[in-house]
Amino acid sequence: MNIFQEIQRRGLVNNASSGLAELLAKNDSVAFYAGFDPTAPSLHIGNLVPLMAMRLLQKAGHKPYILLGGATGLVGDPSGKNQERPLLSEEVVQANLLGLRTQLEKFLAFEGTHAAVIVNNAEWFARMGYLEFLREAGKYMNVAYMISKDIVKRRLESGISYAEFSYQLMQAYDFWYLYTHYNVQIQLGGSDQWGNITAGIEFIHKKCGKEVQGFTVPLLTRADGAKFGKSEGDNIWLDPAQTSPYRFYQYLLNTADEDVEKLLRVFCEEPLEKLEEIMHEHRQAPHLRHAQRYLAASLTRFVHGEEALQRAILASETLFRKGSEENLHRLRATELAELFETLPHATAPLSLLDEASTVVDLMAAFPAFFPSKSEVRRLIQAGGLTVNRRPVTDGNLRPDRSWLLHNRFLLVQKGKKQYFVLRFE
RNA sequence: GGGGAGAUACCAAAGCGGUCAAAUGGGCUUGACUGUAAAUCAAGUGGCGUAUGCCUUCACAGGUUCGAAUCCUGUUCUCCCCA
Repeated sequence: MNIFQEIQRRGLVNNASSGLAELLAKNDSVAFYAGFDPTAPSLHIGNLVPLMAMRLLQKAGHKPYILLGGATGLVGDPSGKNQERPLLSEEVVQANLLGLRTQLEKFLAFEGTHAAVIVNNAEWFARMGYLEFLREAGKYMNVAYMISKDIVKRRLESGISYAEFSYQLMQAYDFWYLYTHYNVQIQLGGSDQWGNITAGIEFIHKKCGKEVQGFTVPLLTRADGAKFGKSEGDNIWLDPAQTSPYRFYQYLLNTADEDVEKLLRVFCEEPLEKLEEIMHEHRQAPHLRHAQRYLAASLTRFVHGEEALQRAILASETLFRKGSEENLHRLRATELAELFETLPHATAPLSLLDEASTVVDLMAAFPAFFPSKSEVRRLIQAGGLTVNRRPVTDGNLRPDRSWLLHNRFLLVQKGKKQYFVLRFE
């Protein structure tokens, strides 16, 4: 099986230019690239999809370039947006750039014969004047062609600024720049990048008369219709400060049976036969979630490391498998401290506990977890509030220090899956 | 430039003087069932020490009225048709 078939069979190819398979088949080492715009301080789990494709290509001997959009990030890509986006300030872009760079460095090999290289398109755009851009880039693109792109067409009614309209030309120029300076012959990106990628192919064809290739990875969706990687409207970030490794692990562990095979193929680099075995075992006893556990462990380890994974597993086991009230009281102080670090938590003075006249008041003192007293009361009425594993049935109960585990901790549970640890001191 | 329609809670969408904290659907939260699933069913979904109670909400600012999401005036924004 060649590399193109491999990435195809893993479900990593959504759209590909016609000469891609041949280019990869006939060359031992081709340089390729994907761009990442610094629109957020962290990558999210969805960004991992093109990165997985890049890893596979690199392992097969091809050379990856990562393009950071220090310049394009200042303009804003209209792809996949139905509204003009607000301009990001240079400071924000700079800060984001730094965050992305450190994250990206974890995911590809930067040493060896096919070492990955990071470039920033600010390098060439910053020193280029407007006239030069018009003459060197603008002259080779036809407006009719640019307007006919889906992304642009869709936006013509609702409005698209000249800046965002120009984005595809900038990206096309990037591709050309990497092609002429580093012999980069393939561009890949998310499925919304197809228009920009083909613009680059067209551009290079016109300017150099050469043929280059491109492909897109699919946008992963879930069986329930939601975008993969979104939870309650928020992205699952790779930055542990924004999405804790525990939450990251839990998100993947909760993957629906219908989706898990697809995700295994995308995110786990084991041979496909091995993944087939995992699925086979999973189907024998789906309730054990063998496949989900494998996926969650593999990806959490990949992104956050072995230690963070073990913490996430330990917390998950403690809470969901051995989560009886007795077991909770058997936990040692160090184990509780560990849970505190792993789960969403808050610290408050003991006086808060002493002065709270009801459970409702105490909970409402933590607005990050409980936005209002009404909400707490509602939750209690529905039987959904649990403190230290014991359901709270009366919201007017007065809490006291005897509730604390190891004189410090309170494990609060909202529904079945949402845990918070409160620490009093 | 001319004519018309509209702006209601997270979204869609009823309501057109009191019975409106505002129908209905989706979403979301919780419960039951379960595999920390799916499907299904049930409850909840502005705030408040829980109340035939009070407070803040129906684009914004004023006004009429005992009483306004509903009527009037102005402002802002959106959509449609004609030129």
